[in-house]
Amino acid sequence: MTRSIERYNPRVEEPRWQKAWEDAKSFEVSNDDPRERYYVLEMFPYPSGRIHMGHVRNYAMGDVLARYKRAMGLNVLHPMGWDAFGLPAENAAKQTGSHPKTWTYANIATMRAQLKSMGLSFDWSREFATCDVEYYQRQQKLFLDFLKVGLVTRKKSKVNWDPVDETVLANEQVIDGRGWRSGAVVEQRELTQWFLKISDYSEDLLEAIDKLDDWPDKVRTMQRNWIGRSDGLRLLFELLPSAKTAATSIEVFTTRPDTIFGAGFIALSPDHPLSAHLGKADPALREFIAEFHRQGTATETLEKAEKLGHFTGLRVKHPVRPGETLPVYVANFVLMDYGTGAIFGCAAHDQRDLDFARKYDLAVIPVVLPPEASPEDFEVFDDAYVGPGTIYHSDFLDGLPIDAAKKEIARYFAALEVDGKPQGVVETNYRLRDWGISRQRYWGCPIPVIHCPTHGVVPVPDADLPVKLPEDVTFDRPGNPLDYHPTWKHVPCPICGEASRRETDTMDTFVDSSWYFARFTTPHADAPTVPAVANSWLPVDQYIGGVEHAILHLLYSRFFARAMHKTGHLGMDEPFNGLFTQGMVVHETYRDSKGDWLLPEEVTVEGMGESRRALHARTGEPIEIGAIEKMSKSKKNVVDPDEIVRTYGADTARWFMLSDSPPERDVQWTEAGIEGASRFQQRIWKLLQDMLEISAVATSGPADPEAASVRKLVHRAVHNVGEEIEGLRFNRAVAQIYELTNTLTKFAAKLEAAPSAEGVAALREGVESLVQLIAPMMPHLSETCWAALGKTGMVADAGWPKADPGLLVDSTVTIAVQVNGKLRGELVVPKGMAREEVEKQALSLEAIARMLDGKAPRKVIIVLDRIVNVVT
RNA sequence: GUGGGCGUGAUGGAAUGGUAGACAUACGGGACUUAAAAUCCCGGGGCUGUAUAGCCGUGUGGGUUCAAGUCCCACCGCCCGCACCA
Repeated sequence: MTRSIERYNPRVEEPRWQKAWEDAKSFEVSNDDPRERYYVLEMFPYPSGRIHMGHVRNYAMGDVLARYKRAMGLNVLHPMGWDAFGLPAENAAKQTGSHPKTWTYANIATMRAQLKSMGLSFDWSREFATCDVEYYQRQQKLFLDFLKVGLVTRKKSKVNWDPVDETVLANEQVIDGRGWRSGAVVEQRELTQWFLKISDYSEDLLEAIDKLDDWPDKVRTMQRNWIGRSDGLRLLFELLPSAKTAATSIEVFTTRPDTIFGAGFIALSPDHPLSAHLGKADPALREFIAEFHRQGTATETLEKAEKLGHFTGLRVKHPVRPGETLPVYVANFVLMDYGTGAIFGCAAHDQRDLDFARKYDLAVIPVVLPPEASPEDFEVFDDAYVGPGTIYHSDFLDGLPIDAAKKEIARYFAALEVDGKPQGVVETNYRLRDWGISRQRYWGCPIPVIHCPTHGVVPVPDADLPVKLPEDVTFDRPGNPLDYHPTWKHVPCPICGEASRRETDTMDTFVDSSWYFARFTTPHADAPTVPAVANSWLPVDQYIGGVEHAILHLLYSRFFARAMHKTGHLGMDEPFNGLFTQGMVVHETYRDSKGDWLLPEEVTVEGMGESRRALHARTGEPIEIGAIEKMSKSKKNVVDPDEIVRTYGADTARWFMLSDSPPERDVQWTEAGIEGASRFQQRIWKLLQDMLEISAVATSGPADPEAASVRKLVHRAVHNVGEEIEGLRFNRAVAQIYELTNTLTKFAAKLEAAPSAEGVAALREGVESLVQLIAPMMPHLSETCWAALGKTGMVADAGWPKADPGLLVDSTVTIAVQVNGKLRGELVVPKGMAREEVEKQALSLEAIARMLDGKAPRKVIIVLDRIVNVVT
């Protein structure tokens, strides 16, 4: 083309279409729409201040799916909101003096504008923030309903205390002994806390994982491990009488009761009540326990902390070796909060027990004989044997495989009694603990109860909801502003009117995000949900977000669905039918000679491969190119989406985020990548202009044999892109579209030289399909092209193009011809050609005949329409 | 330690057990231009100086198969989760 074509200008087009969609309420959905429903949800963001590239990727994926499903004729719910309570707002208040509410809503306004500039097809009429009174008031209602049915408890417990954030953390929020947000080393404190009884559902949450077919295996495995079921035996060991204690037995939990004949010692946790009791009269033991506590929280540094113990002087009767006794130790490797806080040690078949036994010179008695090993030769040295085998050295268990021995010994101990109780009880233990939700913070949902001196804990009556956060608070001292507010907590008891104290704890913000997906179905209802409506949308068909929520958020949400089911707010147990965890956006890091991090725009990168190097954009100073890491402010390897949208447009950013990398894997942000996406946008625009020009000229002409093959390609692309989007393989959908565009571009060039009416018709059809295929990824460009094609209405309201099944099948196929598995030639034959004919043609290929050299093949393998393999 | 994932051109990555490297990026060559940018065309795993010819090639070593990137076994490396859970 010699004429100049005006470039597509996203800066003008994008805001224009965003306004058009908004005016037409294109993405608002009705709960009364009778069509089939589809619920796409991306994990809602915390309003930290600005959108980052991770958000762009996440929402671009969800938007592709939402727009595609809408085009397929479904009634699609695609909402957006804000996970708006949380500590950063309070930290900002401390640092800048702005009120958390002001800060949060200002951030929301900024980020909403950013999201809107991305052209995402959200139903903004359903937007809410979890810090809206209208939302947390319903959350308080849920809490009260949970309380009524016994899903809420209040108990004194040892809690993880974050000394920097001055609040309690759930076990899930402690990572390597440090607070998940502050990174501070977590301390243990005793506090009375509110708990949600997630452990009521341990087994159910575990079992139901099997049915979550549309979840990544990785996440399912992580949840299974987190719930951590183990089956074993609770076992009583009878203590020999001692002046040291009145206790007559010690209770242990074991998953290996089959190794009981190999028992060599008993070990108590330093936190075990008996340990504390014995410590009173034993200064050395007291010191041992104190030392343990000093190390306690710091153990994360000691990868392989040494097994240490202290002999208590107590002994128990060996339960199956009459006349023998076992020593009782307090040992640093025994956890109080799992099982009973006491174990029996079987050194030969547990590495920890073996390490301990070697250190204190305790008995090592092998009782499991590995297959193939002989009783005379088998010995345990430095490695405990934990594999399969046959029980030996074990009297009546001898000769049994492990599982049978477990059953046998359980039966044996069930029939015996110690302290008037069965000596052994089969028991299942879970690692999953109840969810502590109390937070000593201001910016969260107040727990709606009142503490009356007479009536104790009194729930706030439904009629008195919401319990609103006071706005006149200060952040000039540590601790909970609600607690030192002058008036807020002083209220009369709802029952007797006596002066009482309002609960000043607020809820963990993970509570807020555990049911927002349900609230989106009726965001303005008086009750938390309208069950009939919620049930018509839920479970969410496709949930998309980061894998970092694989345990916490997703497990809590699954629990909440069950709890809401039980309290009549929902009709199902599982909130998310399909889950997709997308990869992160990563970028190179740069640092100067002083070790300071630099922003990508402060750096110029030149050369490639070995010679690739970075220079400071201003000073020319050499810059070290560091690791490719998740974009983070601290390492400055960030790219601001606003900047990208301003420079390249939202469509370009979306397209790039969907290209190249499979969505579940990390994608590396590169300048070249975004440039390439931008060029492609212009290529489509130019192709459209070329097509319009050619079709204006070529209204007649000869028949065009190429037209048919172009049409085939177009219909195949329509079919394939749909399939790839359904499967969330956006990178492959993108590749298909590139391929189609390349074909159409070449065809257009050919037509320009040799116009034909038939060819032009095929080209027009191809371009029109292309415009629709790019709509989910580049919706603004698509609308502009659609209008340029003279179509009425918007692509947003148009259906998905339909592939003609007749054009998806080829009449001829290319068959690969191999000799001994190596490609030697090709054969183009009619589809479905008979084997004999295929064989004949294959063998007569020149290259094949030469390889055979006149000899007959030993065998010829033929896969219909696919491949021929000649075996010599 | 334990559970899971992944190793393919310069790079991101394609490939129902059936023609390895689709598509993109970077690069090289050419066209257009006074020039550059932009755009368009061509090339491209390695080796055999030429390639319409051949050999090698998907982390390493074995195996199954007419046929292996794909399945099986062992090993090496990287990433992620959990971690003294009895």
